Amino acid sequence: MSEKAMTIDDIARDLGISKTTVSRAISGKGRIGNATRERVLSYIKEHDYKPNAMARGLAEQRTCNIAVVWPMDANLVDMPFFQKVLVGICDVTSREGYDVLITIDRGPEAVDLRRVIDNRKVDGVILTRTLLEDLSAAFLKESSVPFVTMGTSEDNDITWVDNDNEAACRELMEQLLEEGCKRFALIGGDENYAITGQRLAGYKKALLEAGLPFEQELCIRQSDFEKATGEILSGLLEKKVSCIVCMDDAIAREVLLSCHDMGIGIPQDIRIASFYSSQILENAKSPVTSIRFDERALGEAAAEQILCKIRGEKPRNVIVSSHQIMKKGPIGL
Amino acid sequence: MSEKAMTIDDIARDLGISKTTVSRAISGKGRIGNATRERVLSYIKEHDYKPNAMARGLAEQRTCNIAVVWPMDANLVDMPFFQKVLVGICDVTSREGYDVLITIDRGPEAVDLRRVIDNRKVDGVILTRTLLEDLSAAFLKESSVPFVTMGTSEDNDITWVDNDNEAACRELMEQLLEEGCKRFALIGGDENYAITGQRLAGYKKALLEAGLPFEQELCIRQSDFEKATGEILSGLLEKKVSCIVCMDDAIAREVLLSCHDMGIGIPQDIRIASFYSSQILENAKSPVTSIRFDERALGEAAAEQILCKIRGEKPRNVIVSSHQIMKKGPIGL
DNA sequence: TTGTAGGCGTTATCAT
DNA sequence: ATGATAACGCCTACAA
Repeated sequence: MSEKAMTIDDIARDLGISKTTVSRAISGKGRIGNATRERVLSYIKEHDYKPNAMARGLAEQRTCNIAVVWPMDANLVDMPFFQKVLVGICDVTSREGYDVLITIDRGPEAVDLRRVIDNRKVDGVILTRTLLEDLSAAFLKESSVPFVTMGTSEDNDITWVDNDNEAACRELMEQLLEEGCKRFALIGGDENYAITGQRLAGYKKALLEAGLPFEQELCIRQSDFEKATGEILSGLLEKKVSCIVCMDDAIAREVLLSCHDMGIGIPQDIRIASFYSSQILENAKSPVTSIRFDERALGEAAAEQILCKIRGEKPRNVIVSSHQIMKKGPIGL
Repeated sequence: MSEKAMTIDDIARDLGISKTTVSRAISGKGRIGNATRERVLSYIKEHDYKPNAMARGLAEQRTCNIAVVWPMDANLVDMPFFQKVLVGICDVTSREGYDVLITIDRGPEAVDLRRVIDNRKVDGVILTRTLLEDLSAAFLKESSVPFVTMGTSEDNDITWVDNDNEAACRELMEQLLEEGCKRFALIGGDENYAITGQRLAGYKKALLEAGLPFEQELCIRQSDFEKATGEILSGLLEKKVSCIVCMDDAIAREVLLSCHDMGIGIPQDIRIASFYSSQILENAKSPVTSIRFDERALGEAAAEQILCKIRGEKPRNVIVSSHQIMKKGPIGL
C-alpha cells in the first residue's frame, strides 16, 4: 500500500470536476447538485478515499485532538479511576471524530503539556485532577486554550465536571450513623487536592445534621498518620471513636494493616469507611463501607464539555451524581 | 493571547530576509551564514516563536505522533502494567519530540485504531499486547504503517519487544524447586495471548532440567478452573501437588480465595506462585512467590524501536531482562 | 550564502 | 451549481 494516498485532486480529475466541488460533496457545505454529490460520494466509497486530517487541520486551523493530562504518580487507588475516566472520554471523542493525546504529568513544570500546547497539537485539554495550586490550569488559562478540569474549581472562568463528592460523603456518613456509629475520626487527604476539601465539607455537614460536634483533634492529616500510625490508632480507640473514615482506599488499607498488626478487631472494636472505593480492598477480609463513583460517566461529561468549548458553544459545569454506597467484604485471603 | 500566532513569514519580514533562510536557521539543514542564523535564532527566542506542527507535518508528511493501543478491559492485574509501560513510552517519545495518541482497543474490529490510521494521524503504532490471532497487527501490516508489538511474535516481519518471560519463569521455578517443591500444577492463561505460550515454555524447561515430568493433567485451563475451582483444587491436593503455579496474580488471587474458603493452609498444605506480580496481592496474608518485571523499561524499548522504524533505521527485537523473583507476604488485613 | 517558486492536501472566497 | 484561485504555514528543489 505504499502507492501515494488518493487526494481530492485525484477524485476531481477522475470525475472531470473541480476539487472545490469534491470538497463540497464531502463537507456538505455550500450548494451542490444532487447528482454530482452522489457521484462523488459513491466514488469515494468505492475507492475508499480518506481525507488527509493534517491538510484539513491546517486549512481549518484545528487538530481534532484533545490532550488528557495523566498523573504519573497514579497509585493503585487512582489507577482504575483514571483508566475508567479515559475510557469514558474516548467513548465521546471517538464518536465525534476526535482523538486523545496523552500527556504524562511529571510535576508542576508541566513540560509535556507545554510542548503539546506550544506546538498546537490539540484543540483542548482535560485535566484529570484539580489542585488548589494548579500551575497547569494557570498555564492553560494564560495560553487561552480551551480546557476543563475534573474536580470542582472555585475559579469562575474554569469549566469543571465533578462527582457530587459532598453529597456522596454525606450519604456515606448517614449510612454509618444508621448503623450505629456515634463518634467519628477522619484520616488523610492531600491538602493540595481540591477534592479533599469537598469531602471534608460533606463530612462536616453530616455531623452537623446529626447534631454531632466536629472535633478537630479527631481529624488526622495523612502525613501525621504515616509517621505515627500506631499511636494515632490507639489514641483514637482511647477516645472512644467508633468509626474511622478514610479519605480513600489507600488510607483505608493502611488503617486495616495496622489494625491487624495491633490486634484491633473490625468491625467489633472499630468500624472503617472510605470516601473512595477502588478495587484494591476487594481482597480485604474486613468490611469497609465506601463510595463507588461512576468514573466513566465523569470522563464522558468532561469530554462533552471540552468539545462544547471547542465548538464555541457555552459549556457548563457538570455534577455527576451516579454514585453508590458500598458495603465491602468480609472476604479473606 | 488571541493575536494570531507568529509565522516564519513574520520573522522573515521583520528581519528583512526570506522565509527560506528562516526555515534553514530553524531546521539546521542547508547552508546558511553564521551571522544570519544567530540573528534568526535570537529573534525566535526573544519572541518565543514556535513552528506550527501541522504545517510542518503537512510539508514533511509526518505527524510526530505515535499511537498506543490500550486494552479497554484491563483488569486490576494489568492496569499497573499498562500504566508503567505508558510512562516508559512517553519518557522516550517526549524526549524525541513525539506525542502519544491513545487508542482504546474495544474488540477485534479495532475501529478506533483504524480511524487513526486512515486519517494518517500517527507515524507509527505500539501494540501493548500480542495476540496469537491478532487482527490489529494484521491490519497494520496491510496498511504498511510502522508498528511494534509488546510481546514476542513468531511473525518474522513484525518487530517486537518483550520481557524475557521464558527465562523469568524458569528462574521462578528454580527458586521453588530450591525451596523443596516437588510436584507442580499450572493454572490459567488466555490461550490467545502469546505470552501464555512463553510462560508455558519456561515452565516446561524448568521441569525438564530438574528431571521432572510435565504432566498434562496438572495443567489447568483458566476457563475450566473458573467453572470448577473447588473440585480442581481438591483434585490437585489428592494428587500430592506441592505447588500451584499461576499464570498471573489474578489467578493467584482466585486460588488464594478458594484455599481460604476450603481451609487449605498456605504454605503448609500447598505453595502458591505467580508468573506475574501485580500489586493486587500485596494485601494477601499468604505468601506468593512471583516475578516482577520492569514495565517501564519495556515501554522505553518499544518507543525506541518504533522511532527507529519511523526514521527508516533498522529496528531490532528487544528482550528486556531486568526482572526479579519476589517473595511476597505474609501480610494480613 | 540567500532567494524564488512550487508543493503538501484541504477549505474558503470569490466569480461565473 | 460549479470552478479558479488564494489561503493555511512550512519545506525544498532550483536559481541567482
